[in-house]
Amino acid sequence: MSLDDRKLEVLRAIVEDYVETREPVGSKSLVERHQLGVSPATVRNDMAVLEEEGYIRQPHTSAGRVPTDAGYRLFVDRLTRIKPLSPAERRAIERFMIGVVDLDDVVHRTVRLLAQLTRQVAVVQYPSLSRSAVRHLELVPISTTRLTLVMITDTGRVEQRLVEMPAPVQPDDVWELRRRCNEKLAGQKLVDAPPLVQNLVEECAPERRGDMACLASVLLETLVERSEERLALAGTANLTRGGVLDFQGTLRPVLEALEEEVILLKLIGDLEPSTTRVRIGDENQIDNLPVSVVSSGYGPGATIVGGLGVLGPTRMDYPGTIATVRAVARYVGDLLAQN
Amino acid sequence: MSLDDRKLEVLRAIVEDYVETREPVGSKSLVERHQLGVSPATVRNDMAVLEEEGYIRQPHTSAGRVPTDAGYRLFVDRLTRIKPLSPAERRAIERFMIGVVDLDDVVHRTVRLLAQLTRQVAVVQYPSLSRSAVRHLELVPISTTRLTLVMITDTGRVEQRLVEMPAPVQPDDVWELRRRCNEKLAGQKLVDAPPLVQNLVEECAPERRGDMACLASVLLETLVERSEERLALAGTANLTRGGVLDFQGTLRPVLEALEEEVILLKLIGDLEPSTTRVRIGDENQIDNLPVSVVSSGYGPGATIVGGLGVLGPTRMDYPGTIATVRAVARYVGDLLAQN
DNA sequence: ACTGGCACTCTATTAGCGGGAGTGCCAGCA
DNA sequence: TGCTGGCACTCCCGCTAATAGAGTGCCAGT
Repeated sequence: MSLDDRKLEVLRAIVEDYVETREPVGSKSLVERHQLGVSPATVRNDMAVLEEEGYIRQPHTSAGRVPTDAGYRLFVDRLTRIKPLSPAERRAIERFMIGVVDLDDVVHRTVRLLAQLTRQVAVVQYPSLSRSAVRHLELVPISTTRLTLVMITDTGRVEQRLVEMPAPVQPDDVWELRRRCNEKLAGQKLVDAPPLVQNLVEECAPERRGDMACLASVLLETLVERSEERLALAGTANLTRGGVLDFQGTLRPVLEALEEEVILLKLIGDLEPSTTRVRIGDENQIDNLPVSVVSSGYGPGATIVGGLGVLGPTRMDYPGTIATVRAVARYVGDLLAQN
Repeated sequence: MSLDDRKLEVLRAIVEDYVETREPVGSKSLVERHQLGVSPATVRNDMAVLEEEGYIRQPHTSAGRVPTDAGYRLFVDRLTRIKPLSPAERRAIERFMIGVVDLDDVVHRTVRLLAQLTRQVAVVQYPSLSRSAVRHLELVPISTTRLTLVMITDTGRVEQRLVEMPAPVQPDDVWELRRRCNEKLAGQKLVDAPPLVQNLVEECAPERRGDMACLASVLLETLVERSEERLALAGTANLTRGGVLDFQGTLRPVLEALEEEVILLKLIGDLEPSTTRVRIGDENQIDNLPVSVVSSGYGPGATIVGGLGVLGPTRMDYPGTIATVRAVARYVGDLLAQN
């Protein structure tokens, strides 16, 4: 048996009420709060069907109904009316971003903004190196055998690494290394860079080959290894909203998960082209925590250079959160494009 | 009436037991668990005095005693037996730090290490710019009117800023600016730099004065404004240890405080020369939260370039925490000195 | 100065007992 | 066929009362 329109309407009403009140919702209060045009008894029948189909459940007999993960999923997929941002929220975004000074600042402000608007935990991935391009490489001698390699990308990000040379190098040599690297790599996407670095070593004069190889290995690390690691986090205090109600005994593991960058990246990551994605409960594949993640890619124009998102209880205001995440992602993208 | 030795011993026993059991401690269990050599009744008399003096209190009549902030203070000041690190902890520190790649890495590892060892919330301040020295300045042209200013310090830290020039500049000009800046500032402490930057503008040829003034203003910002801002945080999940027992309803404000860098800096900051400092409860001057902070400065040799510390419930294992914080601070200092 | 004894206080736990919300089912009605 | 009102049933929640237990303060005795 498929679900007719009214049953879907009932599901929507249940989700909305439950999100608002945090309490299992019964048939009577449902018909009172929504114009369903039918009696509680009828709603009860619909509920029985919805329960059978796995969209809602009862915490115990003779309690109201609560949406299941599947219920939220259906709600998000088919029942969400797009909720436009309030003017106040729009203004908040604008105001939050005036006077940004650098990339770090953008990321930090964004994550706070997200946390504040959604009243949830917010995560922002730093613009990923691998999708951006090298703007400039700099080599700074520290001692005769040590250099600092500084890489600046077109997203304004700066990475530095220490390079230990096998033998002392002269300033002129450093100069030459620097020139060659820039010549070869400046303007290149980071994803495309590794083979070029390889070339760099091969094309090098034999007497400099050792130095260059050494530099190249660090360069490769810089390009790839830590490329997607960095994250900013804010709003953990929001986890305690609603007292112990959400996250019964699970606050602990949630906080732990939030400290694991790897896990966070998995949550925010895997971005499809510029859509906002919602993962509900189990879909997140971490420890069956009752959390949902709303995430989106962002970047200048159509390219995606990083992800951002929001994490909260499965019982969250999906329409509002989705709208906010999407708006912020777009805004940050524009900001990066301007820069 | 002053406190004789046995009363102090009783206080120590109370603190130790309470820290361990998290429950108000009574006279009977005290004499059972410690070799005080007197009867419960005697201990009760001592307790009455300690309570009068404000070192302990009763949550309610006919409950055991709990240390007050003053009690912890006395305990820390006079009763703490220095607890050497266990070999296991020592090894943990060593192991945690092998293979560090850069400053970011050091800070992140340190903060995790601290959180793990103390099972508390850990905070590490990035090496402060103002006490370190300029190693190198780099100017990278982005467009004809835009430069990226990159500053590398001797603690390995890199700061970058965008500089908007009033008029287009030629590569040669950039070159010259760069040369002058490095000549003047390389090797200088950041605290000493601002007046030198001033000189730089004054000594400049008139036709370049505008450019240099513009650069100088950004440079000054970089040197001063955000100099002590950055922090790393770890172990927030540890706040939930002991369930709702510590931090009754106060988990929320604690989490909020942890997100305010300003507050954290106040907690960790104000460092005296290389001692480990303990601030208990109210002494922290934030909202009367029942938290204590154990903090220490760190840096290469005797200089302090940053602070680190640990935050936990006032009921914490002070001797252990103090020892750990001190050891980690020293270790990080050595690491920076090597670099 | 310390100790054992004792009465007292207060908390935390348990059990018992409606009240209430909500359900499922059924018979009746359009 | 689909909706409705009625009704008995179930189970949670909150309230009260009773009890056990831990710990204290005080006092008289050594």
